[in-house]
This record gives sequence, structure tokens and C-alpha cells, in this order.
Amino acid sequence: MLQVNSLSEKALHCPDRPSRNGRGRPADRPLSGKPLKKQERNTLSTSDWERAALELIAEQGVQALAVEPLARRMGVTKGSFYWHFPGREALLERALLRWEEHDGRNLTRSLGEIDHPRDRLVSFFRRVGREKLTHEVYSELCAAAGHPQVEPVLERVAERRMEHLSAAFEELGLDAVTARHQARLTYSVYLGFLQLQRQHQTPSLSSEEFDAYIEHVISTLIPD
Amino acid sequence: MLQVNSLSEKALHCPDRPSRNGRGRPADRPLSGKPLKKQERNTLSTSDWERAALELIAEQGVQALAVEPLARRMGVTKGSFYWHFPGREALLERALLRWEEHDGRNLTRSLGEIDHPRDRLVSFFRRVGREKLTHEVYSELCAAAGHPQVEPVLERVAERRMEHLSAAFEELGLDAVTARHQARLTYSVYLGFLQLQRQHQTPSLSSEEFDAYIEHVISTLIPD
DNA sequence: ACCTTACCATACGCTAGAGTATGGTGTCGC
DNA sequence: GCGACACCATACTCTAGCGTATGGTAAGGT
Repeated sequence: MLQVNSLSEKALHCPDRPSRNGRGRPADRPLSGKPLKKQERNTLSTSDWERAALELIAEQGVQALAVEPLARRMGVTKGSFYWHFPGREALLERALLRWEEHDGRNLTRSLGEIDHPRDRLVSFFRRVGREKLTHEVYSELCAAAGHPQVEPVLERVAERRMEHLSAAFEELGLDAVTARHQARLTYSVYLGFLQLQRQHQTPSLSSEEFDAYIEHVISTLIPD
Repeated sequence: MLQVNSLSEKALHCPDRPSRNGRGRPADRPLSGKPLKKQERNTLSTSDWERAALELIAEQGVQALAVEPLARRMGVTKGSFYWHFPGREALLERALLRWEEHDGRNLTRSLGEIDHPRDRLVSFFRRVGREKLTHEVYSELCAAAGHPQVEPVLERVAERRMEHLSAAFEELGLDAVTARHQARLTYSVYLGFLQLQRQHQTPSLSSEEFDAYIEHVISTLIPD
């Protein structure tokens, strides 16, 4: 079983519930942010479902995110799921949002912690090994480009990250246009690496060949 | 509707048919390579199905390759399909093989025609625009890495192409190890480009920004 | 003590697609 | 001109997954 590090717990306060007909149960939820008294949580929350969804995506891809299998995996039936979410689409939406926010925090954190732009670029590549779940999710999202819900997320995230790279390259002295090109190029290398990883055609992340390759990449892509 | 250029017609002489029980029809086919007399082809052949399968993959991806939709698209019912193939899996297998061979011919052809290794590398990038169907298929196959039938094809093709690149880099004076790294790097750039293309985040192939980017890529990746 | 709310199970109906079984043609060899 | 074969249609069965309907239960509030 995978283990979710964090992927954020708070916020995402569930704005709307569509108030289906049904009997009288999920007519329109309180949506309380906090007033949940504890009962040692032997009961599931929407966050649990979102996290589990991301784990499943990381392992088997977006198309494998189906509510019945997911429910089985969690030891409950879909009766539970449809209480928390109006449908599969909503779950995916919320899971993607959660991931995108988490990824955004990763990015700004790395921006704040590392001063020198060259180190930021280096860490961009080094970070592929750590943050395993996040990267696996991203890799699977890339494989699911074309999916109407996934596509906008991918676009936003890629744009954000390339901006990040572009800024770093500008700080290193490149002019705006060149920096943009170099950012796109660098990000393409990253995407290609993820692809090769999905095909099991990349040296194991903790081998000396991998380190040598990373060195090669850094020296050809990063000025100075 | 898409239009298949060629994707090879010959060979693939259909080695085995599993001889299902049924009535008495597809018990065990003659598998004649040629003795098909012409009737102006108002009837379908296995090649037609394979080509149509590749078109569908190019347009909508591997998971969209379903026999009933494909049959509808071709104006027949699946009764026809199951005469030609034992099942969906077999169709995919044959289609992938056909594509792989076609891609192999593309590669060796470009090897023969262009002498100078630098030009070969340049044409490697320039060729992304042409050979549209082939590249679209490859892009979708990449998105379907992880599929048990697709994965080995991807591995073989990527390996072959990287060998091609590596050889060119060696001819340009790089030592073996560096050339291998540079080949992996270059191929990653290509894969990343395909990914960005799938996300609609690449400048239109016939814009001056695209040309500028290509120039940038070539100048940073190709020595001299 | 009882009612409500939150959460879950059970049992249904529906759809798309995979295969199977078998009947119906047009065309060709002879 | 007729039988065989190649090709296709039609009509099933089967499965997985979505979504709905509704009943069950434990915990908390009052």
C-alpha cells in the first residue's frame, strides 16, 4: 500500500452539493469545516476519498479511477461514496484541485528556500526522486492529457513551472526570449524523463549512471 | 477523416488463427498471401482493419480502440471484425507491429539519405511536423505506456531511435558515454515536446516562434 | 429515551463493449 | 449454374461500472 505524506488536509470546504432528489439524506449538507467531533475516525471523510483517489491515480492512472474499485480498496461500498460525492466526476475534480494546490505549495516553498537560481534549477531535477507520490500523480496526469478535466490542470501547472524556470534563467543573465525558450527546453527534458520512466527506460534513480546523466543534463542546460 | 499515407501493405502474413469452435467458418484460415482476386475491394481485409485501428489510435488514443465503435466507423458491424481477428487484443497487436515496422523504415531511410550527422539530427526535429499520422500514433502510444501490449513496442522504438541519435553524436566527435547521455537528453526533449503538444502548449508548428524555438534547441543540443 | 444526523450496505436499473452463435449474401471456380 | 468460401448482419449472453433508491445503525444532542 502506498502512503500519503500529506497532500493537504484543510480548505477545499466543499462549496456546493447538488441536492439530488432521493429520500431526504443528501439534500444539502451542512458542510461544516471543523465542528466534526472526533470518534477516532473509523468513518471516512471526503478528504479520505480524495487522497485515496490520488493514490489510485498514482498507481494505475486516471482511467483506473472508478468508484466501485476504489470503494472496494477502502473496505466500503459505493453507498458510502455517493454520500460524499455526487459522482465520479466530482471526485476527480476535487482530487485534481487538491493535487494542484499541493504542487503549488511545493513550488513556492522551493522558491523561498533556495536563493541562488542555479541551485533552484539543480534542485528542480534532483527533486524528481523525492516527492514520489506527487510526481507519480503528475506522470499519470500527463498520460491522461486529452481528458477534459485533466487538461486544464496540466496546462496551469506546466505554465506555472515554466514561469518558475524562466525566471531563474533570467536571473542567470539570459534575456527574456532566450530564457523562455530555455525554460521550455528544460521542462521538455523533465517531461521526457517522466515518459522514459513510465517506459522503464531510465537508469534506477539511485545509481551512479543516473547521477552522471543528471550531471550531463545540468551542465548542458544551465549556464555558467 | 484522416488519411493514411501508407503504413505498409505487404508482409504480416497472419501466422496463426486460433481455430475457435463456432459453426465451421473461421476454423482455420488459408491465410493466402496473394491469391486474393480483386473485386475492386468493396470488401474489407485485415490490413484495412489495422490501418483503421491506427487512425483511431492517432485520433483518440489506445483505450478508444474498441471493436464496435471501430466497426461503426467503417460502416460495418463487428460480425465482420471477428471474422478477421480473434479479438481486440489481436488487432492491437497487429496494428502496433505494423506501425513499428513503418517507423523502422522511416528511420533507416533517413539514415541512408542524409550523410552529415548534424543534418540528420536537425532533420530529426524538423520531421515532427511531417509524417503526421505516425507521430500522432506515437504520441498516443506514449500516453498508453503501461499497457502490456504497448510497452514493449515503446521500449524497442525508443531504444532504436536513441541508438540512432547516439551514433550521430559519436560521428560528431563525442565519446561513447557522452554521446549516449546526449542522445537520451535529446530524445527526452522530443518526448517532452510531444507531451506539450498533447497539452496544446506548443506554438503552432508553422509559426516563427516555433522556428525560433527549434533553432534554440538545435543550437544548445547539437555540437559545432 | 428518543430523534436526528452521518455514514454505510444492499439491491436495483442502465449502458457500453467484449465475445459467441448462426443465418444471409455475392462472387468465384468449375 | 451451383456449391463453397469469404465476408457481413443479427441477435443473443456476459461483465464492469455508473448512478439511484432505500433501509440499517451508531453516536450525539436534547
